[in-house]
Amino acid sequence: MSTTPRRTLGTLLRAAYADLAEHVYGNIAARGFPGIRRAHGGILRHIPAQGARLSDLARSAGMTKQSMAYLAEDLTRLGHLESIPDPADGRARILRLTPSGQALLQALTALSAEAEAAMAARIGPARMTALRRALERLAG
Amino acid sequence: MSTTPRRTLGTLLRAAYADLAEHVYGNIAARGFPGIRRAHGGILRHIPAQGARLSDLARSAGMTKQSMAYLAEDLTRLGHLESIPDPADGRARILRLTPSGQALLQALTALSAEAEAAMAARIGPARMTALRRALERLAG
DNA sequence: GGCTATTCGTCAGATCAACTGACTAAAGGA
DNA sequence: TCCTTTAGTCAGTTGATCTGACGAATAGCC
Repeated sequence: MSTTPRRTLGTLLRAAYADLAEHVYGNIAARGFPGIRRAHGGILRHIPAQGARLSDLARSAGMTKQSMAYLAEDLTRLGHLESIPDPADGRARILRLTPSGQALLQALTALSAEAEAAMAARIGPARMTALRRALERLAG
Repeated sequence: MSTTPRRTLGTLLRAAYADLAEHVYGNIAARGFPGIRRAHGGILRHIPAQGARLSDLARSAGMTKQSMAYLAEDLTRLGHLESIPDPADGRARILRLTPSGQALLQALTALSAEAEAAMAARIGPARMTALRRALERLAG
């Protein structure tokens, strides 16, 4: 017996991610940031302190300018991003986190850390460390 | 220095999954199964040999009947699924893999194993085993 | 047997997160 | 100056989900 169903690695990774994301995005509204969806979180982490241009953000997040504009528009409307004209380039706007956006990013990071801690509690810290190490090695 | 950027676990999991899925679904057409997208793969694994009803598949895959119907329709059109009326319940249809669907499932499993092997080669078999163990423990 | 509640699958429509293609305006290089 | 590239926008499409409403069949109860 025990030909453990041998779930594919993809299935396992997906499930773990879904679990984590559920914790983060299922609780972010309750922490004072309504309207934040999964796709928003990813882009916030790509915005450096000095701000960045839409095209650069799109490139660094691996998506099209149009997709980035669509997400950035939400965050701007919610007050977490502001865009100022680039003094050095009349075509470009610089996108930058507002104080509210910084607080949001902090809240997301905290929720993520919580979720990670909950996982560590379930599987034990040693396995958690091994998990993180392996994933970091994979990501290069 | 070296306050390693501390990517969130979510980011790491997502990246690993994307990598894997890219290998599987980026190559499945070349193996003779055109038109297969990510969402299709997931549902194939939920179909038992004797077949199952749409509602049961939806439940086991954690999605609505409507979403399952949408995906199942694609697979039926491509010849990988067939639906026969349930003799025991006039409302229901039984969905079942065709031989082509079984071959598709096999091809997906093979690609997944390949991708996993490629990852193991990158990070070493010990880390790979640790990764799998941790994820399996998480999935329960 | 007959009523009622539940379940099965479908229809219609909405949302979100991406995409491609076509475009204007500005910048930069020869 | 002219040509090419780049920044961002507009319009439209696709994929994968969702909700709500529905007709038909089944199942439970009296």
